[in-house]
Amino acid sequence: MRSDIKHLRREQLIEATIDTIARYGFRKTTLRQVAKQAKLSQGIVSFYFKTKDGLLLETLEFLAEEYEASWRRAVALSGPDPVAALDAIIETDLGHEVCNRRKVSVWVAFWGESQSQPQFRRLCSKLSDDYLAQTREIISRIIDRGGYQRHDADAIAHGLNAMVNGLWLDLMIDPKHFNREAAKRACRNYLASVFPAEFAAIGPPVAASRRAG
Amino acid sequence: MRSDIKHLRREQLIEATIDTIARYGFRKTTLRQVAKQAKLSQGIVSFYFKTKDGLLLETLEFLAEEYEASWRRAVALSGPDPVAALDAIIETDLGHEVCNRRKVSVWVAFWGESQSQPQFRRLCSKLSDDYLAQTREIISRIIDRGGYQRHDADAIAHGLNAMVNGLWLDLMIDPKHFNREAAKRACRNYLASVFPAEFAAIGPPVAASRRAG
DNA sequence: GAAAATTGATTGTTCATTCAATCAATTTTT
DNA sequence: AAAAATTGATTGAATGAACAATCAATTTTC
Repeated sequence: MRSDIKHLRREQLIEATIDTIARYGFRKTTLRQVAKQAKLSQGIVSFYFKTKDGLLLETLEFLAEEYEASWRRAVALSGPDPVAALDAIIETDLGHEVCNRRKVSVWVAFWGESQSQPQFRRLCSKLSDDYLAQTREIISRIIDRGGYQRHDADAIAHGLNAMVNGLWLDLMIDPKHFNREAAKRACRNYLASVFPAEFAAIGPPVAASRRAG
Repeated sequence: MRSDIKHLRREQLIEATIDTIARYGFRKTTLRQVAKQAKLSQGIVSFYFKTKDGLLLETLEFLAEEYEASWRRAVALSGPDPVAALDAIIETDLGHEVCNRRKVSVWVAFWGESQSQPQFRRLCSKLSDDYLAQTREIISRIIDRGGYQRHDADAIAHGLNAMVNGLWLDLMIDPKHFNREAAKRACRNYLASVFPAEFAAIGPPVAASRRAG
């Protein structure tokens, strides 16, 4: 069907862009290389995306939507318990679907360029805001329920976000030593410092987080 | 003095490179732009650094040495107490000298390219290893002294490193909402979860970490 | 005035983008 | 349903701009 092919090609080229950035980096991501990765001719990238910047922006949008959908799904499936919801977010953020070298290396590349490209920056910023709003809401419910009235939901959400992003970077910089389960424990450990009653029992303490290799 | 000028020009061009990457991003960092930033002619960059890749690598080396020197100095000045040493590292990592948009945006740009550039990767990896070795050593002393025999110094060091890097990213993605003191508290809070006796008293608990604005 | 430092025009290369030509798929005509 | 006409997808060569790198000419330093 010809009507489907437009959408098909666009996704094919976006996937090829992700592969190219992940493998060769932003500096060596040319339209020629993207087309080669997609096994199509060089002219077709401009045909579907008009400009290179258009392709890059749509690639970032694709990644952002995919990421947002994945943790929103996790929260929805985790049920009404806010502790379970927060745990589901950690499980997703550090799961193999989201937290893998291919995806993370593209995220870091876009972060690096977001300082100078306002469109990138706005998208990253919005995604971060949405994530913080969601985790803040969940954390607020834990605060209300557990009687932690003096806690600052926003600060805790920020801390969790920083930890997750930092662990993603670990995967980039030192992939050999990265351990997914240890990373999840690090997040839960952080939350245990804030909500000892709610999170202490979920995982083993940091004392037991020696990397399994 | 003629012998000094070589060193002077190289540093001038490296600083111009940092400024250019920070302001325009990696993609738009050309030798012409770097020369313009340094208020020198375009030919001089190749004269002093032979190739563009050479300039970029030396820029990364410069940043790495500067960063390493700054936290080694902080540790040296903090005295024999391991808790004070760890606190000094946090203070340095999130201080205005290290944790500012100009420097951090360049770090993120290099991280993004390190996936594809083995030379970048090796340097970032080595820096991370050195940092971890140092913090692990300090943390081990806290473990020995505090009787936390079941704690894993390596895992704790990894967690602290992730938190710091994640907070740096926060500064990049959402500079308006970034608060230096709240960031430091987030780190101390993490350490308080691991060493309650040693770190609980240093700063206010997360409950009091509402951003000052 | 010799040596060193610096310039900026020039080189060949690579890039994003354009576009005329081709091809395959679909629709219309008979 | 076969043939003709039309549409839309795809190609790859062509274009001009931008690039890293080179180097002969010029200026500065001692």
